[in-house]
Amino acid sequence: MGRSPCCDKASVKRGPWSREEDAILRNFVRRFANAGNWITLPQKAGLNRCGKSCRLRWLNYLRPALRHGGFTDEEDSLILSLYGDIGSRWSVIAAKLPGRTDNDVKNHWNTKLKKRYYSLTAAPSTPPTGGDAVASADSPHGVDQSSLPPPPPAMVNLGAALATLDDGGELTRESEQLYAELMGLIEPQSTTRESTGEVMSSPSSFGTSPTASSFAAGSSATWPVDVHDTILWPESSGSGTVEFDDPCVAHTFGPASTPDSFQDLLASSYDEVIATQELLYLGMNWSEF
DNA sequence: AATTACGACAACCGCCTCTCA
DNA sequence: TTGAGAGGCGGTTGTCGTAAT
Repeated sequence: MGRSPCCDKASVKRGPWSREEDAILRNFVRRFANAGNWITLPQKAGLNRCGKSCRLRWLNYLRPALRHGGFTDEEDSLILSLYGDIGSRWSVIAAKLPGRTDNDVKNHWNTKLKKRYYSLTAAPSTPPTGGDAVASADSPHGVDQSSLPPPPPAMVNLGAALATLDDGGELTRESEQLYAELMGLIEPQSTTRESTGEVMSSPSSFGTSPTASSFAAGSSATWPVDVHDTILWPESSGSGTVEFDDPCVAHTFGPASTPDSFQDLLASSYDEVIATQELLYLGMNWSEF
């Protein structure tokens, strides 16, 4: 009994992704967005990978406008606060942090914040157990508490330790402010792609948050790609960014978009891909914005 | 210089939920 | 209504780089 596996684990490649695989996956998703599914993607793209692995790679690493590492104090506080509120619902927490993935948040928690969290909650000033009254009165942040499991006991005292939020709407305001500040850092750098004259779309085209939550409501048969996709590429001067507004992202699979046509496309443009997108992407100093 | 310990993060695993026929 | 397929999610493991010994 049991469900059938999504792929033949014995025949697909596992482990770290190569730059070539990244380039193939990125270009395939960007060019053939809004149709297809992850399970069939590897076959269509010519990748010897599990569909789930492709999805994870895209969502956690290749997706535009992601930020890796360099968590700010504000982000740390937000994560600690949210963990106190809702526990290890990393996707929900990540949705409050623009550009962060649940995996990133989870890793950051496991490596750094967990110790900090428990050192705070285990501090001598922390009252012993029995903060029930405080906990029961604490449902401030726009989260449907009735649908959530009881918060971890440690959260009862975390609010005082962090002093970042303690009344209704504060968390939302804080996260929105954080996002606005982040976008403010990015927006002044926006420019026009010189070679084509394409006008950059504003980062605000992402909506409220370019995180996994943005895609959650989409059709299950679509790639999780924003139509006005934006990538922040470093320019040779080191200042500003270049937007990659790919008109192909809205293309769908069809007679004219067979795997063969993609392979042809790939073969003809692979050198360019490596020379431009891939190297620039790898060279991006993500901590700058 | 070699070895060990540790931190950071990428990737995998398996279960759950959702969608659709 | 139900079952299969696909996506989503959280926990865990693996790998690599670096600091400490």
